[in-house]
Amino acid sequence: MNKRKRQIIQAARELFIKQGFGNTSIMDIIEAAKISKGTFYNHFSSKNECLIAILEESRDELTNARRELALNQNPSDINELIDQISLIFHLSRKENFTQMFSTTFDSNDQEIKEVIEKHMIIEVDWLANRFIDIYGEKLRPISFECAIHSFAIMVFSLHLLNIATGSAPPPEKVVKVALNRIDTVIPILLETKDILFHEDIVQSLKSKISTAAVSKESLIEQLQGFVDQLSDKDSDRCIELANFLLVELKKNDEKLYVLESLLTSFNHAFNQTPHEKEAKEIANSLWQYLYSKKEKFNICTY
Amino acid sequence: MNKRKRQIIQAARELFIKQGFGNTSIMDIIEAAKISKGTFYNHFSSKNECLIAILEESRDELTNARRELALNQNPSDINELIDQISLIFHLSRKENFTQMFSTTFDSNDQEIKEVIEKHMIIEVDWLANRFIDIYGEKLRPISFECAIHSFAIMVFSLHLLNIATGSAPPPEKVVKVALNRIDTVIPILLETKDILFHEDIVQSLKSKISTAAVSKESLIEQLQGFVDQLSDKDSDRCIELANFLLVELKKNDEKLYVLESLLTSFNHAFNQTPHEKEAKEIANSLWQYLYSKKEKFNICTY
DNA sequence: AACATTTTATACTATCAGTATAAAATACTA
DNA sequence: TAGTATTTTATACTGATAGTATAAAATGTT
Repeated sequence: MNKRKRQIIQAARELFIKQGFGNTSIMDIIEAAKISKGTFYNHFSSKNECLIAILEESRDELTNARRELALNQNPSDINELIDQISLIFHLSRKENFTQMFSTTFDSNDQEIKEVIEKHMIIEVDWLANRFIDIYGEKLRPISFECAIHSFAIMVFSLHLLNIATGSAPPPEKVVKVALNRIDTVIPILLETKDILFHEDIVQSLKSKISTAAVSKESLIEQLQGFVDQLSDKDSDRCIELANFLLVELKKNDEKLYVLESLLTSFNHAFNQTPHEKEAKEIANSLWQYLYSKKEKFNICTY
Repeated sequence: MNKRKRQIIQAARELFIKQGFGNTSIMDIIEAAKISKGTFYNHFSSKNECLIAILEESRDELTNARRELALNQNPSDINELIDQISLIFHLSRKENFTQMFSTTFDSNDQEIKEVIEKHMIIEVDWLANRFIDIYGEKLRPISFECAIHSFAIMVFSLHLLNIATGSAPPPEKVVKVALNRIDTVIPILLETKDILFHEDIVQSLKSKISTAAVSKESLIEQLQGFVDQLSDKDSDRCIELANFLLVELKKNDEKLYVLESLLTSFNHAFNQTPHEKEAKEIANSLWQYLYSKKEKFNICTY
């Protein structure tokens, strides 16, 4: 991530949080970021694109935070799930971006609308997988249904509690209640199959967020290229971690849990360095690779 | 409702549906309505105010349609409730106003945001009362909880089905599933009281939509004034209905069911007349008066 | 017919998104 | 270090739009 770009995103983010997206003009951002108009348009083609970058960043933050929570935890522990879910509401409050996760934010802008829809599907898909972690494979056919119902209850309840009390309530309690509802309903759903989100609908939703599967070869290639460009300027910590990942990955019997454990350190090591963005991309690919082996090795969804 | 104003609202409504609120400029509305800029600002101080007028109108349409469905029906019939609920989704689709009923539509505009929040509370409050119609008084303490959960599931599910299939699914099926979920959960809720929306929270929400109670005296006064201004120009039907309502209302033992039955006719009679708006206001007051006697007389919530 | 109102046509201000460009600053490289 | 490439800056411009102002014309009322 470019230094300038980060500077702009930082300023824009603060302004959006403080005064809202619609009430922030590009000129406001430019002044706050202390850059010229040309520079802004050098990095973003519009205010929308800037917002989308912020949203993507938030999503990455969320994903990383959840993965860290999951480390060395039991994926079927309901309390861990409560904390993981709550993160999105803590984040969206911090960001003042209720719209980011809203059901039906009706942006004027098709572009933004689609990005937000995508984020919502990602969230629901994640939750569906976590439900399978907890309730087991038998839940798979109704996992999306459960995820959508519980997420709906959470978002709505938090929103209405917010309106009622004038301040944002702690999400944990709300999440817990929503999960209790789902817990009550699951036996009946399994029995009656009275659901809306059948296989075909779920596939259709997933297709909108599908990312190409990460092959081991491409991952090694990507990491090799990354390691090669590291120089003496980079810290020993960075170099050591990157090299270790590469060597481990090249083995035929790579240790998945070891790789998983090192991912967070690897991610953090490159913060604030010129390689930050690429490091995060690699971490993401690697995590997706590990995830694709999940069924065999029972690694937690996040 | 003024003729001009109606003309503007009509044009604006069509444009908003066709190309969205944000993509419609005031000049577009002016051209479509074939009026001048001055006239527009003569009736609305901004595009927002125009949107709010349309939203209010939609809400009135919805309320009227639901009341008509309720006439001569058993309030505890679940199928009637399904149809009544579905109306809002049919309407919001027709209007292309998903945001109208969205959870967290984050408008740039505080004004619009509050109107939408108000409409949402009205909807949830209505649904809570209908649940009491169906499940009985024992449900009252958890009626809001049930309403919020089921409405959340409906809105979310419809939205995601819409994304998945690319076209709006019939709401009835979705409504039915959501009501089934609530039906499953109610016994546990009654038993454990594990709810988020307790008395105080519900009161706080209701306070945001509270309308002053309608007294019989003020109602008679309002109706008397209305009748007095009717002239030969108005149809016999109009005059007869208005007078009958007035006479009946003045009795000490006014017949509530008779009044209720006549309300719809009264409402329709003044359509397209200069008195339309006032007639609708009176009908609304009268209905609220009847509703305030509901407990005693068991008139359906709508 | 006289008066009051609403509507129209038109011009104006102000804000904002986005484009264009030349000069200055910075980074890269041989 | 000198020279080249790039990024950034300052500035001016276009075009769209919200909203204001106003005088004349149309319409309604009594």
